Amino acid sequence: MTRTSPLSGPVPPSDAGLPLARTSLADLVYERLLEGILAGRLTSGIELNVSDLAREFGVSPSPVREGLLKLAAHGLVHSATHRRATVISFSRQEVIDLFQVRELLEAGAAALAAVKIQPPQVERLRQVAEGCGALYGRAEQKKDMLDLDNQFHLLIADATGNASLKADIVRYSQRVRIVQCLHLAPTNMRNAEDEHLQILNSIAAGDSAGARQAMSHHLHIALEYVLQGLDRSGR
Amino acid sequence: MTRTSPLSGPVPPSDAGLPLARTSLADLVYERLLEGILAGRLTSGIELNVSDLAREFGVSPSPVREGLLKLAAHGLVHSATHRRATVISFSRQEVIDLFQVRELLEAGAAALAAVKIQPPQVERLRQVAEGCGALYGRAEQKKDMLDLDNQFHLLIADATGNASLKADIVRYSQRVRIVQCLHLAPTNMRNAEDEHLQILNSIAAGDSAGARQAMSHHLHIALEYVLQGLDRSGR
DNA sequence: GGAAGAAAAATTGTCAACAATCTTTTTTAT
DNA sequence: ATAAAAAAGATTGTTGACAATTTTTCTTCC
Repeated sequence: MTRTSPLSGPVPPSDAGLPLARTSLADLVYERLLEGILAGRLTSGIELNVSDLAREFGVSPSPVREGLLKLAAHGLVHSATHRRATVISFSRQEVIDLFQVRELLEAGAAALAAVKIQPPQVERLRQVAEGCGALYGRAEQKKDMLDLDNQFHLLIADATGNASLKADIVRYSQRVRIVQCLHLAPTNMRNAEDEHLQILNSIAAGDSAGARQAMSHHLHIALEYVLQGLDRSGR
Repeated sequence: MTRTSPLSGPVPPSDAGLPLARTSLADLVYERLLEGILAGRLTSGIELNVSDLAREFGVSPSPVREGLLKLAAHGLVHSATHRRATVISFSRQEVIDLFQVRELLEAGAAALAAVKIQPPQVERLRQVAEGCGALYGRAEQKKDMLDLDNQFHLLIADATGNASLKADIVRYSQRVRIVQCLHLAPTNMRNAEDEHLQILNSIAAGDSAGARQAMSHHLHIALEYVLQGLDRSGR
C-alpha cells in the first residue's frame, strides 16, 4: 500500500528515536481521536460513527473500529454492541468516584516520588510548576493551563519509576480532563500554582507524608471546582 | 448468521438478567482467552496467533484480533504491530511495581469499605473468608484457592460502591494472577485466612485505618511469597 | 562448518462486501 | 389525531481476500 492516506501526514508519535517505529492505522485513529477528546473538541456524549470517521480519515472502517475499541477499553468512550460509540460522560457520583481513585493513585505517587525523585527531575518539575503562573486565569488559555497542570502530575508519576502506576495515572488524568473541559472555570485554576509548589517542596524535601497530604488537598480542591461547574451547568 | 459457532456454546456471561444482552464475537473471544489466562492454561510468553485461534474458535480473524486488542488494552497481553501477541510476562521489578499500585488501590478500598459496607456484604465477606480454610495447602486446589482469595478482594472492592475503583482492582488482580499462576507455591497461602479475617474484622468494626493497615500487610506478604517463587524458578 | 544474505512461508494489517441489528420514517388501525 | 405496526434507511459486526511485514528456511560465501 502506498502511504498516502491523510492520517499518515502527521508523523506518528514514535516512542523514542528508534530506527522506524511503525504503528498501525488503528493506533493513528486512536491518537487522533484521543487528541480531539483531550483538546475538548470531542466532548461528552458526542457520537463517533465508524463510516463517517473512516471517510474523514481516509481509511477503511476496520482501523476506525479498532481505534474506538481501544478508546473504549481505556474508558474514554462508551461502546455497546450495535450501538454507536459516544465520548463518555460522567454522572456527578461518577466524577466523585473518579477523583477518589485519582487521589489514591496520585497521593501515593507523590509519597513515592518524595523518596525516589532525582535532582534533575525536581528541576524539571519546578519549571513546570512555575511556568503555570503566567497563564492562570486567562480564559483563552484554558487548554494550555490544563496541559501544564497535567504535565506536573505526570512528571510526579514519572518520578516514582513505576511504569504501571504512571499508566494508570495517565488514564485517570485523561478521564478527568473530559470532565474539566466541560465543567471547569479557568478562573478556578488560580490557586493551583501555590498548591503545586506545596507538593513540589514536600517532594523535594523528601517528605513523603507531606507530599501525600499536599496532593490530597490539591485534588480535593480540584474536585470541588469541577463539582461547582457541574452543578451550575447541570442546572 | 445462524449462531452455531463453537464460541456460542457456553452461554455468554450476561451482566444481569436482562432480556437478551447481546455480545459480539470479539467479546466472546476475549472472555475465552481471559478464562484460559486466569486458569493458568495460557501462561506468560505463550504466543497467541490470530489464524490458529480463529480456526479453533470457528470464527474469522477479525473478532480474534479485536479480542486480543482488548486483552492488550487491559494489560494482559503484549501486542506490537506485525508481531504476534503473547501473554504478558513481568520482570521482577514489574511484579514489585504491580504490587505497589495494587496496595495503593486495595488498601484505599479497604479503608473505604470500612466506612461504606452494608451488613449483608459483611456476611458474604465472612463466608468467603472462612470458606478458604478448607482448601489451604492442598496443591491440587490451587486454582480454587486463588479464586476464593480473589473473590474476597473483589467483594471489598464492591463494598466501596466505587465502580471505577473496582474495575481497576479487577485489572490488577488479573495481572497479579498471571504471576501467581507461575510463581506461587500453594503452601504459601496457609496464612491468608488469618490475614483475611483480620481485614474483615477491621472493616466490620468500621476501623478504616486498621483495615488499610491489615490490607497492606496482607499484600506485602503476598508479594514476598511471589518473589520467593520467582527467585527460585528464575534460577 | 558457521555466519551472512536471499528466497519462501507464515502472519499480521487493511480493505470492501455482506449480514445482522438498530433507528427512523411511513403506514395503518383505533 | 394518536399510537401501534411495518417498511425503509442507516449503522454496526463478520467474513474472506489481498497487501505489507516478519519469521523461517535455504542458499551462498568465507
